[in-house]
Amino acid sequence: MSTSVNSTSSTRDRILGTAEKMFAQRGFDGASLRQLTAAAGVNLAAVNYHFGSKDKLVEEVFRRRLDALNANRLAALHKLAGGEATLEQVLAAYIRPALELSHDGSGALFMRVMARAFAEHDDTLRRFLSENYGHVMRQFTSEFARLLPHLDKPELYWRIDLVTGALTHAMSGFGMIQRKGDVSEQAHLEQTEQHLIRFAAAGLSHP
Amino acid sequence: MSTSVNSTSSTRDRILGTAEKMFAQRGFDGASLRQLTAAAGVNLAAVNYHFGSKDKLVEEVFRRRLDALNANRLAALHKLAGGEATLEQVLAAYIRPALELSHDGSGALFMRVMARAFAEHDDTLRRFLSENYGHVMRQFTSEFARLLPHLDKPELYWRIDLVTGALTHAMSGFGMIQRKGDVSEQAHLEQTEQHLIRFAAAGLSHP
DNA sequence: CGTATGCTCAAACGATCGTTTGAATCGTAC
DNA sequence: GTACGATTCAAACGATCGTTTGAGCATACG
Repeated sequence: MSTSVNSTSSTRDRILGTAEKMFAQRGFDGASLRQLTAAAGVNLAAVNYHFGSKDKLVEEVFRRRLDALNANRLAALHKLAGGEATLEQVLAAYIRPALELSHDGSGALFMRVMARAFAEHDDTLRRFLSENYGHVMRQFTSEFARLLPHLDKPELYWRIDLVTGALTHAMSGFGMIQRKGDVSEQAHLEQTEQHLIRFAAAGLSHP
Repeated sequence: MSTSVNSTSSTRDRILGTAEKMFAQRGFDGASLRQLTAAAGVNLAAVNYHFGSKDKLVEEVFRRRLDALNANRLAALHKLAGGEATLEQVLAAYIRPALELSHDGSGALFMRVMARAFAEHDDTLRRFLSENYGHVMRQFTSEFARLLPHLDKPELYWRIDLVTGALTHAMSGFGMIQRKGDVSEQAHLEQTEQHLIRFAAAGLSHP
């Protein structure tokens, strides 16, 4: 069922999976280690044994997903013809990996966790994200600057910030992204991708 | 100074003002009633005496700001020439009151509180917002539908959702909206308004 | 067989939480 | 001045939090 966790996986992995789910549902403070370990079917002390503290567990939840997500984004960006990629292609390189992640159930929960982290404005977490994944955002930003030469720096940052807000909001949302019964997973994924890319392109490049 | 609260105001008002500030900084769970009442200079029991519970206090923090904000939005919408307003005008009616609110210090903190509430996906709070202020969003949505007849319903909702995310993100953000030293308050307000309106208009109406 | 190592467990630690209580204090009308 | 409702106060309540402890169990290696 949906609330249980595969009992064949390791204690460490069961904690990580359950933590992602409960952080998405109740927030970092709202999800207690007692609820979390009970739902995961492990002992309370196992969190501090395997991760050191609750804060380190939060970091590890992020690291596990973001390592893969940002690697996929960079790979997609570098696969584009250098210096000749279109705005839509660069946006696809940024958006597609996140959509694929939010496509399966557990990944979608992670996008909620990300949205929470954005809203919390927690300095420790922001520094962690900036230090570990800031270079990805920097590469995409320089691509946007190349593709939108009519925008000065403040204007470009403004628009990127607004687009980031829209995407975060959308991918953490309830049902907007959910697929109707009569389209295939693959078709729905591509429809959603086109929605987001066209919206982002319009917001970034309007005169 | 910035952390104190006007000691001439009533106990009830000092609690409300301090609650808004601390909810924005540390979240609803993160801000304890002991920290809150200490910062407000009132007794711990005063919260339960004046508001009944912490949850009721949260509701009151929202109600105080949203009553005024949504009344201003509706007033601005109804002031427009019925059936002939442009997309930019309708967007201004929606965005301008929020910008004016986030313009003074305490109102800006409230926008952070709103962004937190969005991210938390708390059902109780969502129902409260929908029941008390849903009619405002419905009126704006029908105006958008009139102005964007080439969009079917799902497409329109998609775009409104994305715009909402962008605006919430932007108005709760750190410094993007902060004014530079060499422009007047009024000029900065209008510049920011134009940024947001043009972005939203482009995202809503692109082909 | 003995023992070292990695892991799990129940139990407890001190701290902090939202809420309640009952007495003390204030302001006002009689 | 006195009585009374409204408000403030210090103190305590039970619950829950993250973390730590030390014993117990398993598996692998000599």
